Amino acid sequence: MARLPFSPEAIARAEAARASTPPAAIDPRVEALVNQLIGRVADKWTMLVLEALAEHGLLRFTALARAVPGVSQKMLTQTLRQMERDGLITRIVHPVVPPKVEYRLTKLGEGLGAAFCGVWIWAEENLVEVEEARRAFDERAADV
Amino acid sequence: MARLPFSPEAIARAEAARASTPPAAIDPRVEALVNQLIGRVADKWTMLVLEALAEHGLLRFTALARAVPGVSQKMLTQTLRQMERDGLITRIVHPVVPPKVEYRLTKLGEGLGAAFCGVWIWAEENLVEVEEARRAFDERAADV
DNA sequence: TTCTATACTTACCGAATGGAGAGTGTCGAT
DNA sequence: ATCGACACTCTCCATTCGGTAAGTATAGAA
Repeated sequence: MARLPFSPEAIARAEAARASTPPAAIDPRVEALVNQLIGRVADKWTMLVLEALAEHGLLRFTALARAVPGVSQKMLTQTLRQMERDGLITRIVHPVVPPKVEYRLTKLGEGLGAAFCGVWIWAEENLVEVEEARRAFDERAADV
Repeated sequence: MARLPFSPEAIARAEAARASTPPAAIDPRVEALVNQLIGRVADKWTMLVLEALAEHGLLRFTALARAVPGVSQKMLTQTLRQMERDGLITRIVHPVVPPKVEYRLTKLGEGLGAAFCGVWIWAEENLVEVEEARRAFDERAADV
């Protein structure tokens, strides 16, 4: 993102984690689980919700719907449930009428946000290069 | 990953990129493009191919198929085409019979691999925590 | 002559994804 | 009495994803 919603502390934590990673521990079962977890977590809406919450701190349902452009109610609910189940966000229900529900990131969610920061930056920095590569590729394909 | 397939140089480059990121440049169109690019790039097979190539350097089609467990020919071809189009990999065709085609990461692809490294490490480090969160969530749900 | 290896491509089909839109329950305001 | 706000939930439908299986082209081996 141009707008970097993750705190310097969160990034520092992520970097510390990276630095302290043990060099070798090749367990295929762990590998499979990690792949699965990444598949779960690296989806469009999850990443956008993550960003919105990292930026605003505390949001209720409709505010979140506005903050995540293009999301449908269905997808937002679904994404929020999954993220809650995975321990990435906390859901705070105020038993009032009309209903009021607030969402915020947990420590775990903040950590993930920081980890994704690198990818976001990569995308931002290499956007043009990727677009050029695509143009070149399509041109080559058109020649044939 | 337990196995970290990305070179220290690539990681260093990614970290340098992060450090030098300008603090504010909020263009919603860029934002949309970045989101789109991430959606394109953060998919299961792309990430597994990225990892396999980072680890082995140079692989031909059937070797890749073996290195990426569970991938079908169709998905592998599709993924490789997309990655080539996006400039993440180079496809080297040797005009011999039987055909011989080799794939390797470009600089761009290496950069993306390094960027994803953080997410991978996060997943590895927080796997247990996520699983606990899920268990707790499901228990709470069962109570109701 | 038939078989094998390689790197695909194409056709088909079921499963999963995800959007649109309507319905739900309750309370306060009009 | 009806309406709107809120946070969903449910149903229907189109699109996409992804697997299986078969086909293609070519040369050397059996």
